[in-house]
Amino acid sequence: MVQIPKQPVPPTPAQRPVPTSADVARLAGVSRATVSYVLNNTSAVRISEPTRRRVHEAAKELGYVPHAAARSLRAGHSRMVLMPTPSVPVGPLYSQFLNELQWALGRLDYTVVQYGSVGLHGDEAARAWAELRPVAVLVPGSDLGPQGVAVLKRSGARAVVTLGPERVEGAHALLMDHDKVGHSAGVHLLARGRRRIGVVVPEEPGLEIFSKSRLDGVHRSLAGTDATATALSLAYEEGAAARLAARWRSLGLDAVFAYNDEYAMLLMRALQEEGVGIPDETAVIGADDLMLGRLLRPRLSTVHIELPSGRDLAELVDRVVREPGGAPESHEVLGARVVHRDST
Amino acid sequence: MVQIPKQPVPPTPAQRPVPTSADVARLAGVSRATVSYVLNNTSAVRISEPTRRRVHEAAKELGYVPHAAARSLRAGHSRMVLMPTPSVPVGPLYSQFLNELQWALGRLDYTVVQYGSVGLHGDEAARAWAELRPVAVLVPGSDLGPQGVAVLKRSGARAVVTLGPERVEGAHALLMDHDKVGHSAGVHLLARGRRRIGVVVPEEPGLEIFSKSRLDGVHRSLAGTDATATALSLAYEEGAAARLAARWRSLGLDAVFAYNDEYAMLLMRALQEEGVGIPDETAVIGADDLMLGRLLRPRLSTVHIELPSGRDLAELVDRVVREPGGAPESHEVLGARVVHRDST
DNA sequence: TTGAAAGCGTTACCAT
DNA sequence: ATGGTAACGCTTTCAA
Repeated sequence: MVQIPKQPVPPTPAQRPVPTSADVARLAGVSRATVSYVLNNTSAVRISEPTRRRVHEAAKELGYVPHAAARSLRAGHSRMVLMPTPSVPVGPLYSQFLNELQWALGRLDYTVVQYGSVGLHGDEAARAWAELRPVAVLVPGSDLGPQGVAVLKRSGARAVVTLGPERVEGAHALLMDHDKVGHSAGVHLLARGRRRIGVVVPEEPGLEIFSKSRLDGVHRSLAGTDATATALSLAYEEGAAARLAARWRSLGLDAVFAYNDEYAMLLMRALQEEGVGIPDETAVIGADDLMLGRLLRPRLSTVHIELPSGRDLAELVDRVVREPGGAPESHEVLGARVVHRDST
Repeated sequence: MVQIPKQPVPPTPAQRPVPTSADVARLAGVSRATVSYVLNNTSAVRISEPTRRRVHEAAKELGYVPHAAARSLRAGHSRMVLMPTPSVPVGPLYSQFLNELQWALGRLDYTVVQYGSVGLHGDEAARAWAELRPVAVLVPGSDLGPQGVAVLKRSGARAVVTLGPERVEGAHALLMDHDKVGHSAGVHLLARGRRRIGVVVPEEPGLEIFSKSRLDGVHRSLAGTDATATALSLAYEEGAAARLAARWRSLGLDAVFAYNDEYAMLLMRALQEEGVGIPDETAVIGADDLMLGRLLRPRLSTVHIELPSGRDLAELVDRVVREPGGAPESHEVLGARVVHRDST
């Protein structure tokens, strides 16, 4: 005979509700306040040792973990530093910078959160970030306007720092203008006697912010000379490079700044396949100073890029958070210098 | 005469308190409930059009942004998917996978948050994650034990998914065992008639998880044959590669699996410099199937790695969140196949 | 159609 | 030394 239980077993094993500090208090036989005192080691109040132990044991037994949202709601502030995930896959340089930054902010007792804002743009994204009430926001790229900054500040962000090509009204700025990269490359190529300079512009979406500036930098370095710069659209793909190389001689260029070392490697290989002499016939220079450039033959000249140390940025953030009154600062933090090897 | 204001001006421009829904209600001349109804488009209640407009205008004027923590505190749950930031700088493959995943979860209306847990390890880190009360946690690597899983689940996480080499009790697992990568390489080299196989093991910290498995995979592929595998410790640096190459012939190897394409490029260049013939004298195979392998000469054989699509993982997460009862699933999701080019 | 009030988990103030 | 209580900002049920 089939037994029908009076209280049918719930389909899922009735996942217990998440334990709260009240549960801990109940189990330890004390008040919620005492629990809070004990678990936060509040020095203003002295709790007897036996009580402390009972509380700790109860907490452990229940697997109690405090609720961050409730805590910061009560506290009126948090130590969350929000960093929107950059939409573009970034290279090893920038990754390392971000890692260092996270580490440094962690040392200063901030919690770093990378927020993946998919599909949101500009001020809409800023609103989404503001909902989290971060104490500071670090925005890579150029996807934040003055409106967005205002929204963030009004919702309690004490530091808003942009990492990008240009200042944004109201925000602190770490200016990383890639113009300098192109400029360095252009100056170098000029000094090597080159006059007809190609500039690779990646077709991959998302890279425009960088490629545009790098191209502009080359143009700037050529101003007042008889040299010319020619933009060369190129997809990161062997076939595209081969096609570009095939019409290379018809372009009449004697040098090329290849956006970065990876595109340089791609193009250089295609040019060599085509029999174009490097550096005699065409000089090639990359950027980012990746390991691979040293391993190519001829060794690849490149523009070495210096990013600020993560520690410095962390200190800036911390300072601004503690002293939010000051006027927004702008720092030029991108250094570029040519590493001359054999390809130019 | 100097006027002393009765109410001295505060030093900092008195950053106004963050506007709350109560402020909006006051300005619009309605109750907080009405504000909530209007701003959330609650369909159960009908609010007159003029009121709606007043509320919207008030909200806009104040720059009101709802407080996510307060909201989810009240709601008792959030749609936050937490992903601890991998401690190791990951390559382009994994980055793309993560991007895709973020996008797909975003489509399903989850908020993806990458949490930088610096210095925290194991169950301690799990506690920190649990404080955020995420609805799901995706943990890359192998830094989570059964205890940690239990903590997360007890604090409300409905899905805990590990992305790593082995299962963890209680959690769903996307098994990505790099053993297969080494195995594929070993099988390939064997088939090419090689018997004395070197295996590069990067000295860089954090890569052990992968390098160990890849080495094990080679060993496994060689079991029952007369071939041998020799681990070769190597730092990602030209000098180290040169030193290894200098003693290459004394090692008596006829093939090398170089951990990945980048180490392969480094070593291959050093070997070529030393006059070691590739592939005749020594076959070289990398892994990850990066673009650079195609551009090397000889073209680099490699192990192409297939990761799961971000969409698939997102769907798994969503399914588990909605139906948390089920037993933890394990999926082998790492595919490895050799791409044979000219270096082997 | 709108408003009052309770409650989410915490902590700080004020009594006891 | 310990406990009651209010308040953080928001949503939702119930009542008017």
